[in-house]
Amino acid sequence: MSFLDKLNPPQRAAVTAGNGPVLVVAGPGSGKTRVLTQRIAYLIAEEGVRPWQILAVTFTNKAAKEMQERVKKLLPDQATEGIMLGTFHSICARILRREAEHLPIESNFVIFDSDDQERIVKNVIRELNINEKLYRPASVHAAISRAKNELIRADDYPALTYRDEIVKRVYAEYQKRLIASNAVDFDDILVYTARLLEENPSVRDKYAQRFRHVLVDEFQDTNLAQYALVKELASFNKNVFCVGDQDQSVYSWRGADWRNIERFNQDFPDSQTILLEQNYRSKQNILDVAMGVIDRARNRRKKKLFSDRGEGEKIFFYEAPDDYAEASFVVDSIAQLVASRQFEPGDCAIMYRTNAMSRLIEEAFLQARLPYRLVGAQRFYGRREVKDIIGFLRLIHNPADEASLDRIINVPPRGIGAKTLTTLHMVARQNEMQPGNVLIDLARGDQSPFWKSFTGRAALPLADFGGMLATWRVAAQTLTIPELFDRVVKDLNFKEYIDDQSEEGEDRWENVVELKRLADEYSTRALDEFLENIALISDQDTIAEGNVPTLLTLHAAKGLEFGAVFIVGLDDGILPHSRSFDDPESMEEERRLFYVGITRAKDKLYLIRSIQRGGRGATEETFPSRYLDDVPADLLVGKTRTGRSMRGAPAETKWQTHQSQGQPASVTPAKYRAGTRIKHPSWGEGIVLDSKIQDNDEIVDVVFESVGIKRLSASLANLKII
DNA sequence: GTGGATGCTACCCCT
DNA sequence: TAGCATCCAC
Repeated sequence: MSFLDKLNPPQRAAVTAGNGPVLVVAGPGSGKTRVLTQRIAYLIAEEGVRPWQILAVTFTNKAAKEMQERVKKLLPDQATEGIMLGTFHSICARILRREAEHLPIESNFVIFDSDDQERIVKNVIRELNINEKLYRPASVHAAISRAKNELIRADDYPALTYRDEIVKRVYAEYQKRLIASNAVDFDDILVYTARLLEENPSVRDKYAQRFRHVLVDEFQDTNLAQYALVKELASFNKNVFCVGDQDQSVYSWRGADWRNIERFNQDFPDSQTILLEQNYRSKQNILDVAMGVIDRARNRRKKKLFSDRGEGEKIFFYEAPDDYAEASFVVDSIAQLVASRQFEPGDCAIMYRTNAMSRLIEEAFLQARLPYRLVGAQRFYGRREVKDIIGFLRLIHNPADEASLDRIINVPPRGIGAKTLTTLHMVARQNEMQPGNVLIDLARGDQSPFWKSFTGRAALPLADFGGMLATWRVAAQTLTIPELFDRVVKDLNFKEYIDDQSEEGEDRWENVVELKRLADEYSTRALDEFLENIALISDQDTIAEGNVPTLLTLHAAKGLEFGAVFIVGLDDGILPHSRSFDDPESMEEERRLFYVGITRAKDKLYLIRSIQRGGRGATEETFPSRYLDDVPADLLVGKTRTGRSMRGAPAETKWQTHQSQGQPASVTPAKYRAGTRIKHPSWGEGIVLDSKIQDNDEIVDVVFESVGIKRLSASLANLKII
């Protein structure tokens, strides 16, 4: 096994660990992906394990694909196909379709996304005559989801308060609706599988015996249902190999519980623990900052992060006057990093706490005419026109789908409003039919027994639409997915509907075309596969190829690494987020999130905040993130804050307001004048052409002998006057 | 009963 | 700042 040579001793110990439970505690950049891949290869090559006897849970589908390829590369002469490899959700969905006979749903079930889930909750709340203002659908839905993650059924939901009682009733009805729609939500995918394994010994034994080895990545981010699942799957062979790091646990709001690591130790008392501490990713300065931040976390064993990659540069801190300046600072800095050949554009990443923060940065990139890529599935799949098309396809696939029916029955507007829709649901319920099938039956016109339930004005469009749905369903028997897609778009005159010749209209149509491109890849596959893959797509799965900077949330950055990392929005209220202020546990998680962001950086790290930020409506003053206080000051360079004690009364800001009638206040005096000879670290000598103060920084135009005229930021460019 | 215009309000992170 | 509830004209 030649590939073992390149491993350090604990890595090798993990890869070659014998049978039995293993817990690998893997700090950031410690090579855990490598360990997982090589362990799979090792099991196949050395232990005689067949690929299909291995189950490996990854954090994204993309990671699964990469792992499959890497194993193949390690074992070019062996069969490596058949490893059960994927996210919890995709693996469970596969199991559920196969075992549907044991479930209250059919094997062609659809997956409801968050929108669908909330829509159903809202329908239920309305129909149960519950006060929507008091019991907001989003909050009730969150309570239901929390219960599901803890494997609590509606029947067992503890009704200690009146509010609980309401949630319980909605939960029960919500679940009925899902089943009636032949649908599962994200939580159901895990819960159904966990329960199936717990309650059905023959199914459990089938899988537990098949999987001689179970491997789980990002174990600190598993929830109780996922833990139960792992436990059941490992119940026969007890060969369970979990990799995780509690310092990187950032999904507790989604039900993840790092205490699963403790549960693991209890449930598998003979487990061995292996620590991977050496960091192969980051320069030591970056790790020192990371430790400064994470060491303040409570209830935590201190870990030493060490690297042999050298000390590296100091960490750059910049405090922008406002969020526009923050965005342009990032773009300018990247332009300079690239121009000075320090980094490729693709080495750079910008990370932020909330998705909304990407907007100004995107605008700055657009203004600079520089390309970028944005990580995030919602950006595309959350678009109305995209969801509508998917809704049609889902309804064709499964006419029982209440969420899709409600979504698209009046798209494009065909005169079916709320009232008619309510009547349709009522008629369906009275006749114990699916609304979709009632609709299809109405296509027969007054032959249909349901015809007279509607006024003439409502019945006609219903019949029309029902007819269309019926023909699509017939067509779907023979057409491929792209063909069906085109047919639906054409029958609906969808282009005319969404493309109103405006810029936004063209954008919308472009999104439909993009979705079609995706559908083209499924020309030989089944519709349910297409729908499932779209439903379970993760943010990281959307990372496009290309040598351009990446914009992503701190959460989405988990597991990734970049040469240069810019973390923006380091203000109190953003990171930590204001919604976490009153909960110590959440505050700890915010800290870990910062830690995750820092440890993504290999060589260069920028910590950035903005003194003013456009809130909802007017701009607001901000204070520095409290976590910045934990960054060792001697590791920072750049525009350091004018004092940490200023949190109460920022004198600088007051001073600025006084000056604000005239020119924007300048804090930095101009240092460079036209004609000054300077030296730049990579471009050599040059002469200053012009210089002006902008956003607390000095912008200098310089003509270099080597590269011609360049515009530089004095605070960044490290110019020397000669 | 539907659909467009207007005014309100909430907006974190993700499968 | 955008989605969505509410109001009013057809």
